[in-house]
Amino acid sequence: MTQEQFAKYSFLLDRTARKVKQYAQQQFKQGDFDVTVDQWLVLKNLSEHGLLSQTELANLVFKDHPTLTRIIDLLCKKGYVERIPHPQDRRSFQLHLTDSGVAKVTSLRPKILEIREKAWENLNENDFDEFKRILNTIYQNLDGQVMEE
Amino acid sequence: MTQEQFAKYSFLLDRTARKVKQYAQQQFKQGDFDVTVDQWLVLKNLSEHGLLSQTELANLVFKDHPTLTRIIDLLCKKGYVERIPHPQDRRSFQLHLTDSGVAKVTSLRPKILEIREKAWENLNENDFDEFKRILNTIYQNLDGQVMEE
DNA sequence: TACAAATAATTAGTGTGACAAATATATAAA
DNA sequence: TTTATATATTTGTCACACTAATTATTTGTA
Repeated sequence: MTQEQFAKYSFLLDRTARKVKQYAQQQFKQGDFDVTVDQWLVLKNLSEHGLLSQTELANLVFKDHPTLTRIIDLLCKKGYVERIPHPQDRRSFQLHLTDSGVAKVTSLRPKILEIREKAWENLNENDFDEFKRILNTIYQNLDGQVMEE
Repeated sequence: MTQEQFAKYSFLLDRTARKVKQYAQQQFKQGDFDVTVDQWLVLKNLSEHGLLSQTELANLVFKDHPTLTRIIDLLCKKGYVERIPHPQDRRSFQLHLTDSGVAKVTSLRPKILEIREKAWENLNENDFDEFKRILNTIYQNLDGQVMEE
């Protein structure tokens, strides 16, 4: 196989990742979910991990700080999240899901799991494991850090 | 496997695609390539397919028209591409690589192939084929269209 | 204590992505 | 021929990614 054909992975990866996000976003819009795909990722992690600082959350969702700041801004504006001053460290906030945010996560979770399934038609569990392994290997190769599962 | 674990593919896919682009972009910057990763994709396709309209190019690189318009704007500003009025159709342009654009592609191509290889350490040709198959299947599942290749 | 270095979060600037709407031109149908 | 429809490209708006720089605060060290 030539270097040339080999290098196509970056194109296919980018194209598929965009398609996955675009498909989900369309479904989100059609169902009037009132959040974007990335906002959902943040809400989901907040609901699973309780009070987090923005730095802790950034490490969970693998987004950089400026991006996260803006996503949090939008979620606060929508009333799903609150920034609570950290009691010991005045530089920091603790992020808190409001009641409205908790209700949003509860109502969206099953719908989103269903949307995510569509991508795996014609693929099996073994494909999923292989896919995960290859994605994680690529990530590690370019990151130079050890990854948790 | 639970639906929950299964749905993680979207996170891993997005994270890896961003890492791949980020890694390449850093190398581009370090080497003073004077183009972004997406601008390179456009230059590369122009060099391989000669005169194209923006619509033809958009279909090749799987970007939408507004995005492509802006990338072309930047490449024109940098002097690598020209918009030539289409002789028969006054709505349309033929995109043309300038001498400077051709030189850019020639000098960058081998460097970029080398950068792209880094991702595939610890992976073999069979992994590549599996990866391609799964990515394309996911794409098709969400796109509803038939794909070439 | 005082001062330097590290950390948490934000702001600013540029590029890209998706979607909707607008503009100009071409083609097909009445 | 007139009108309707389709096509090529652009513009506008919002969201996200990355970089660099900034502000406020905390921690480490002399």
